[in-house]
Amino acid sequence: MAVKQEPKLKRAPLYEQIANTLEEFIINEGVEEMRLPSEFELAQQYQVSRTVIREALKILKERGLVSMRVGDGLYTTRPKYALSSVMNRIVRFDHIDDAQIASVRQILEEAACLQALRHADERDFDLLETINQSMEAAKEDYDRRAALDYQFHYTLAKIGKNELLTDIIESIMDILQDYIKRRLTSYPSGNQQGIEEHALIIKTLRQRDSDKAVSLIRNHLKASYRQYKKNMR
Amino acid sequence: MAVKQEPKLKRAPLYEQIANTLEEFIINEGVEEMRLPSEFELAQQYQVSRTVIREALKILKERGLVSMRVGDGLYTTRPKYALSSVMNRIVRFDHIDDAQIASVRQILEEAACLQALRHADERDFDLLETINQSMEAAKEDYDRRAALDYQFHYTLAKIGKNELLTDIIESIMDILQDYIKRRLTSYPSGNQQGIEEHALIIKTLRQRDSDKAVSLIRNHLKASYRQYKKNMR
DNA sequence: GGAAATTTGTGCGTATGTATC
DNA sequence: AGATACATACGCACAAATTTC
Repeated sequence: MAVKQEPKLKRAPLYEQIANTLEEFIINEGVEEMRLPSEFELAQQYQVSRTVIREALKILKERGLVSMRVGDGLYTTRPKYALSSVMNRIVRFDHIDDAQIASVRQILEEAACLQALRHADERDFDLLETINQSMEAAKEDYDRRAALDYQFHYTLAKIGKNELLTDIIESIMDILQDYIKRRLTSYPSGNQQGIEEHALIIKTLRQRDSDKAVSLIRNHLKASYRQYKKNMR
Repeated sequence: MAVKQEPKLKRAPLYEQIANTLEEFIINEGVEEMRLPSEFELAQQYQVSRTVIREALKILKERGLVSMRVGDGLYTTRPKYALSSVMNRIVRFDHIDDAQIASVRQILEEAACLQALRHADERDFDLLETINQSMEAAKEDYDRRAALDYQFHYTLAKIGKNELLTDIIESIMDILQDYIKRRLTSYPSGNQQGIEEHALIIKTLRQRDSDKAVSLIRNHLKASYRQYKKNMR
C-alpha cells in the first residue's frame, strides 16, 4: 500500500527553519541595531503564524542576533555579547573553578600582550596611560576603578588586532568577574599596587621588551587574582 | 505633575523569568539527559500558559540546556556544545578571517601542551600513540582521518586538566573546521607529514622537553593550516 | 498631554507526530 | 500490528506596553 514512501526526511520544525533563515539574513546584513519587520509582518511574509515567528525570535534572541522591545519592535544585535553568558553556563554546569578560569585568562592575555607589541604605536600606549591615570584618580570609587581596570586589559587586548582573541578575553574577564562577585565578602581595599603594575607594563611595552612585558602581565594577573581570592568566602 | 515616580522597575517578561528559573533548576541538578515534566505540567506548575513555557523552552534549548523530541518529551543537555555555534556566529557576523582563528588555536594549543606536560603520565602518551596509529591506518578515509586528527588534539588538550581551556580549544577547532569546509575546493591529499609530526610531538612529550614540544605544536599547526589554505578557493 | 495606532506579551484551542501497551 | 494516550507543533484572540501624532 501507499508507495508514497516519504524519504523519512523529518524536516526541522517551522520555528527552527524560520530561525535559521532569519539568522542567515541578519548575518549577511551584518549590521547591528537594524530594525526588523514586526512579528505580524514576518508572519505574513513567511506564511506562518505569529507563534512560529515568536518562537524563532526567542531562539535568535538567545543567539545574540535580535532583541525585542515591547511597543517598539525588533532590532538586530551583535552576537559577540552572547559569548560570556554561554561560558558562564558551562562553568556553572560543569563546576569549573575559578583557578581554571584565571589560568585561561593568563594564557590569553599573555598572548594578547605579545600580539599587541607587534601592532602597537605610541598612541596606543598613550591610551593605556590615560586609562591607568583615570584609575589612579578613581581610587575611592570601587566600581569605577574596577571598570577602568577592565578597560585597561580590554584595550591592551584590542591593540593586538585579533578580534576573536579580544572577544574571548573579554568574555573570560566577564565570567571571572561574575564568579568573583558571587563570592566576594568585601571589596578589596584600594589597590595601588595594581596601578603601579599597569604603569610598569606600559613602560616595558614602550621599550618593546616582549619577554619582560609578558612576565609582568603574568605576575600582575596572579597578584590581582590572589588579591580577590583573599576576599572570597 | 504626577509625583508617582514609579521606580521604573520593568519586570522581565514571563517567558524570560521562567527560562531563568528553569535554568537555575537544571544547572543545580547538573545532570544531562534528565527527563523534565511536559510542557503542560510545567504550565500548571508555574501557573502560566503553555505558550510562555514553550518560549522559555526555546530559549533554554538555545542555551544548550534542554532538547525536545516530539511525542516524547523534554530532556536536559550539557551547555558545552553551544560554545562553538556562538563563536561561529561571531566569526561570521564580524567577518573574522581564518588567519585569526588559526592564530587563536595556536595560542591555546601551545598553552594546553604546556599544561599537559604538567599532568601527563605514560598512559596518556600511550593513548595519543594509539590515536595516531589509527590515523595512520585510516590514511585512505579522509573523514575518519580528520576525525582522528581532531581527537588527537582534543585528547592532548584534555590531558592538561583544564576543562574550560579544553572546551574553548574544541570550539575553536570546530569553527576553524567549519570555515575550512565552507571554502574547501578539494580534499587535501593524504597527509603523511602530519602523522609523523604527531609522532614526534609524542616522543618529545615523553622526554618532557616542554620548549621543544611547544615549538613542534606551533609548527605542526602552521603547516596543517597552510595545507588547508592551499585547497581553499 | 491624551488618544489612536502599533508592537510585543500572554492564554487557550487544535493538529500532528511518537511511544507504548 | 493497531489503538490509545501523551507529547510537541502550530494557529488565533485578546491584553499590556510603547510610540507617535
